[in-house]
Amino acid sequence: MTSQEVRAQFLNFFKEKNHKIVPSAPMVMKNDPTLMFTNAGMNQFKEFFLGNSVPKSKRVTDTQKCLRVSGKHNDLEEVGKDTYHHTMFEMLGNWSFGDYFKKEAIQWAWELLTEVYKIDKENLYVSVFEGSQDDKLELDQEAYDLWKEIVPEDRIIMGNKKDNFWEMGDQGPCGPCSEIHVDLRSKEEKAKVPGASLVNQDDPLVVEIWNLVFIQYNRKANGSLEDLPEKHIDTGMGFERLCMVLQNVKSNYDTDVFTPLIREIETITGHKYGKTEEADIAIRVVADHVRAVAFAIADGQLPSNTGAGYVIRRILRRAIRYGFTFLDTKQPFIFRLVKVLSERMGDAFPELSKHHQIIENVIKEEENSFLSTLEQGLVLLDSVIKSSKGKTIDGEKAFELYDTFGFPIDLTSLILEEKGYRLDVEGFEKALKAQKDRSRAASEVSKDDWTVLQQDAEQEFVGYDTLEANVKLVKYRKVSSKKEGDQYQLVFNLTPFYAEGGGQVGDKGYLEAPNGDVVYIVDTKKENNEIVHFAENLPKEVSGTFKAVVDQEQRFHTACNHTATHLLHQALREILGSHVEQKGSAVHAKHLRFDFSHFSKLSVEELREVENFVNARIEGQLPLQENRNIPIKEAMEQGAMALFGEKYGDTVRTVRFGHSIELCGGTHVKNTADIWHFKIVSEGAVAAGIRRIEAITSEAAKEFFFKNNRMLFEIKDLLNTSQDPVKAVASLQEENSALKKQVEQLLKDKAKGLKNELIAELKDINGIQFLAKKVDLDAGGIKDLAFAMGGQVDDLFLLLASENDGKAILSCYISKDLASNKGLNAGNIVRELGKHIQGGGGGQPFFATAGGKNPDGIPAALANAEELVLATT
RNA sequence: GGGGGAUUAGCUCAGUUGGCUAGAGCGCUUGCCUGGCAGGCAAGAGGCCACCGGUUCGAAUCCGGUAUUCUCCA
Repeated sequence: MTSQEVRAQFLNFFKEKNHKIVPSAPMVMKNDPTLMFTNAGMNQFKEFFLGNSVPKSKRVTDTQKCLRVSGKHNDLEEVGKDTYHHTMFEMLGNWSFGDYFKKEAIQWAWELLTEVYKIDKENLYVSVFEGSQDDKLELDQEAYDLWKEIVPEDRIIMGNKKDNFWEMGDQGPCGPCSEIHVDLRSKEEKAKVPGASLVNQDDPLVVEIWNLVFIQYNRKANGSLEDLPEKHIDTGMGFERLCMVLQNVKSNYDTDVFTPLIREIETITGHKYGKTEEADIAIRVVADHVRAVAFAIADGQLPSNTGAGYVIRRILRRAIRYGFTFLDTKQPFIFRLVKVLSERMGDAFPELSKHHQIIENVIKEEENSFLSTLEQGLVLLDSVIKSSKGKTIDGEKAFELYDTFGFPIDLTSLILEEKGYRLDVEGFEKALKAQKDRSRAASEVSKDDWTVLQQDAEQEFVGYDTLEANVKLVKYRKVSSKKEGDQYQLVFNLTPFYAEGGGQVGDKGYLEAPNGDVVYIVDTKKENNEIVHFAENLPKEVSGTFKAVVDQEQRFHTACNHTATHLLHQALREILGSHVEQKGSAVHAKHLRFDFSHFSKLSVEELREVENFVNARIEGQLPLQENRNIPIKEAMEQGAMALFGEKYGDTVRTVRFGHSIELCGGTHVKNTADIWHFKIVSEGAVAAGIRRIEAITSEAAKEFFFKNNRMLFEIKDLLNTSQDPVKAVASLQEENSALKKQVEQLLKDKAKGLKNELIAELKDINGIQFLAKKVDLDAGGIKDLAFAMGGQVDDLFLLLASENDGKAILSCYISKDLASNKGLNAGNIVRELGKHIQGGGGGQPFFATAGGKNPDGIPAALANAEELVLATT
């Protein structure tokens, strides 16, 4: 059975049980600040479990792309070492939102596995939650009894809280679960050791394939549990593992999900899979990671140095590192796997084949840059080794290499080992922990429980039509972080505040209580489909009706920028071509940023054309035409642009200005004329094949033009010309450099004259060519002069003084031979003579300078110099 | 969001405790030599040492800030 068939049969099975098939949500989370990536099938349904929204269908089934790089069983550094862990994987699931519960979940799971997939019942084990004293929970008798009807009791295993109690996080919905495990070992081994004893023991051939979660509790902030009003089913079956079972192989990597990738890696690197342990691990790492990274990029997440982008970068770099070390790839090669990947999975996940060119470019670029980081690191490591005293390399040094220069610690340790050195691992771990603690402390957030004032199933957003509304507080909680201090999160029954989303910033504003008290709303964000308002403090009286008022100015400027973003998107597609796709946007009140796919730098003419295109539509006074509730299919037929990596519902909102139609939830101007003007302020690259435009509109554009204009007038004023200031500046620059050369020449001539003059004045004191004199030069000129004379006269002793801005300078030059023969030291001499001018100084034995604030002391210093020379001879 | 680095000639980079008249290699220009494969020799041009401020007699070097960039952590 091919993997495609496995996937299709799963979905079909549940479709026949009245489940609605829904598409996979994007792997990269956009609207949940608590999570960077989709890490389980249930993520996209979280709002239903929390009761924030009501699902359209109570039974749903899907396959979900997931990414896990941390957690108890998913340490990134472990992936590849065994044959069954992955960063990215697909999770097949069926769901009940307050509909069927344990009975159906258990029966259907069994039916699918044994009758559709025809897995031998003899190989299956199931587990049941044994209860937990901590939580005062008993054995999950209900599940046990249900299983007992299907499987012999010796195949039902008791599981502890760690394995059989599932939680979403520290807080929130949770419940006991039943896992289904399959024993893939040979007959002989089964006879030796019973399978039941190997369940959950990390045996690669006795593995969990399906987890049925019975969500029935809510965990509160203080750790206690309460019953949920509605009970839910959440199941997840690892797709890759299921394929392994059904394709009768011993490793996920031997299924047709991975073999095409592995064959391609073999072809490119010349290393055969299955020859050596080291190369095998490396091949698995590369095969797994390229999948994760490619899907993430397809979902719009580029590698970067912060947040989710950094996780992607780390995954990709780990693959590069393994290739570099164990597959001898010193050139980019991972990008070459994208083709195979998109051929294999493009049908199930069309975003992959659609974006394969960009994915290739980005990966290649990232490979190149990391390979040069590695090269640089090798040089640095070499110098660390050379400068180390013993045979142990300091952990802090290694950490510096890692932290500052990005050189991987495992490479450091490997190279050291080869060269017979030892790495101080403890020192490294200590430094790493210190850095982690620092980061964690800086971003620590603690959340109280919600205080619920009234029940309200779904809150309404009224902000498209009004900026003011009378609202009631539904619930609130305190949130503390180091950076923001104490803040309060408020949820209303309805709100005019737009929550951050679709690239647009959240609204600011205030809340007015009946007694006139005002609470400022500093930001608005969406969490699990709930609009959360952030306030610095809590209203004194939380019940009653508040007047919620959005900051009109910020909203207006943001709307101008958002509408301009749509027009810009349209302009780029018209002018550059339809390969242009939005890769990200940030709409603020003061400016907008738009990232899009394009292969080359925009020329000045293209930028001008884009600006003109947008401004023509602003001048065209196009009215906003919105449709708040239109079936997505219909919207697409009208040509609305949807963004990849966004999750859309069945019905969507479309925003139209002229020929620009986009699926968008943001706030817009009523008419493009409101924008006044659109001005691009910068254009540049953010990644291979991705460009970024930053632009301004309305007030910001006015301000921009005003400032520039004023500056131009000031420049004209200064230049005393009303004509072409560019020409004037150019000719000034030309003149300036000519004058500079002239001055330089004159100074040289003057110095030459002065030099000859001074040479004539030299006095022979016991073979020393001596001169102490005040000259009219600055410190640099004196230096030049002294060295010029030194080049011409041997046994020279010069003390030159000058006066500048009321300050005195003394410089002493002594020919090198003279200085060493007679033990003279210019530094000491100027320090001594500096006393006359109330100053100090120093330098080298043959040339030194001192400065002081008393020019009147110069004659005394000059006289003193002669005495000094007489004394030393 | 929190750290750590980097920024010096067209490019790749040296530059020690503040003082070496700011350097090397490659590239460039010019001349000479040369049956060569990165030709050889010689001469030369090319620097606001990222920017702004401070400390100091003196700052590429020390301190603070800004910008750009790399990197690690969350």
